[in-house]
Amino acid sequence: MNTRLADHVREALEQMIVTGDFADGERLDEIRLAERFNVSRTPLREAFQALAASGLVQLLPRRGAFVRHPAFHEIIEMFEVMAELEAVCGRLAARRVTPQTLEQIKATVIACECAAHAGDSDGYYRENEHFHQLVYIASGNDFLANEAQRLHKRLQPFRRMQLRVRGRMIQSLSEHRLILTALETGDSTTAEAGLREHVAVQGSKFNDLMASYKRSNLRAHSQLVSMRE
Amino acid sequence: MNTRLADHVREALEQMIVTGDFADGERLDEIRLAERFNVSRTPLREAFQALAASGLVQLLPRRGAFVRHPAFHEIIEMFEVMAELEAVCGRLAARRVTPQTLEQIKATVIACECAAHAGDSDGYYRENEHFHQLVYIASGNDFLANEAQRLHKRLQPFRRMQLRVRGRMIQSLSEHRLILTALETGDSTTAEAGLREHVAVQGSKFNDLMASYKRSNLRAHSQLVSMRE
DNA sequence: GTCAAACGTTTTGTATACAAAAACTCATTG
DNA sequence: CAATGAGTTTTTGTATACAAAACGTTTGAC
Repeated sequence: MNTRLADHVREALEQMIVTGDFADGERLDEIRLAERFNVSRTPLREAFQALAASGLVQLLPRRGAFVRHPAFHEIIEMFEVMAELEAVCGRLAARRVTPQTLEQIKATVIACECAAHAGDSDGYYRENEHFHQLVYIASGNDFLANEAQRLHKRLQPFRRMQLRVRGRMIQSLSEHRLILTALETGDSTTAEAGLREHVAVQGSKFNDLMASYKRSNLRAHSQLVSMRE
Repeated sequence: MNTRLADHVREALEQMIVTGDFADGERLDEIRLAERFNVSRTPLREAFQALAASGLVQLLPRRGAFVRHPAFHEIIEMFEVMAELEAVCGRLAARRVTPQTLEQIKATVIACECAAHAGDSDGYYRENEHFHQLVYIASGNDFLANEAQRLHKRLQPFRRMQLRVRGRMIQSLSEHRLILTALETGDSTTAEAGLREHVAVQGSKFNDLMASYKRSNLRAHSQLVSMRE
């Protein structure tokens, strides 16, 4: 827990942006937001900078902060990069994973199975997050693990929806098992391909979902938001 | 050219950090730096945040900003990720590169050849940068291109030194030609492997250089700095 | 009616003021 | 002599003040 106002504001704004409280391109009014959060402009501007660094807002000099919802094709591009990053993690992990980490990964797969059986979607989601994070760490490259985690987090709102697609949880689970086996046997090729596909299919599912909502030419996120209920 | 003081300060500090004006772990004194740059603490703190976002300083709450020189093994890890990112760029570029971009890439290879013949190390460096940037763009994935460019920039100070190794320029050049041919013929496998090796060898060269300077157990960057003259 | 220039308003970027947390000093105690 | 703690200093985080840039609006020229 952090005592800095700037961090609280950043988190709150991040949440608001991701959940679609602002339209794409909308300007974030320092003064109004400041009085809304009961803080001065200083921590707000700090939050703006942090959000700009992670790509959620665009900071134009002497103009202000504008929320930047990724366009549909940008999300697809991010999924493509995510697939490649995870593929690399898998390839390296097959060679470098430690017995302890392998045990932990196996535990998350089992936990995923339990959650799937119980129909516990939230539980599955949580264990799935854990599974991927462990694969990043298993790569033995901390820098890579950090980068992967960063992009993973950025794609979170777009990944979340595709898990709700019919049958996706079962399919995802069998992919996890395939990857686990590859890691256990040190089969780097299969681990690489398995993870690339596992993530790429998420991008495809997202693509499919979007395609079925393409009545308007709104940007992807607005569509996502309108889907929430 | 930007009129914001914060940006000038960030650039100046960035330069100072990578050229080794600060020791690893050294605290950046807001007040002293402020009067040194003739600005108030506000733009300085903005600069700190930006530098923290790109990993050059660590920001500890209620403690201050501390410069963070990557340890040797972290640099090796970054080179490993860079190699994989460029490999992906190459694989995608072999399939997606446009005729215009291909022409531009060919032009940089020729310019590199000229510079190498003339013994123009700076010219070679410049055209080499251009070559890689074009490959990123040729991937057809702007997000990937941005990420690659970001890491490329971060590795710049460590890449620069290995180009001075005897014979490296000629070797680098022939690698460029191999990659160019692969892109021209749409050979994604060769383009991928070529770029991975091309970057990995940079990491190895860096590794070699460091190994020969391992008398002390100083962190890598301090060693790099002491090598400058 | 359209364009442009002058004026007033809003908003950003920077400086400064201030409160609270951390660091430091140094005397005191076990 | 080490450890502890009160009191002081330093430093960070936040609020506020202010100058200058961007924006909007009205007025005037064509």
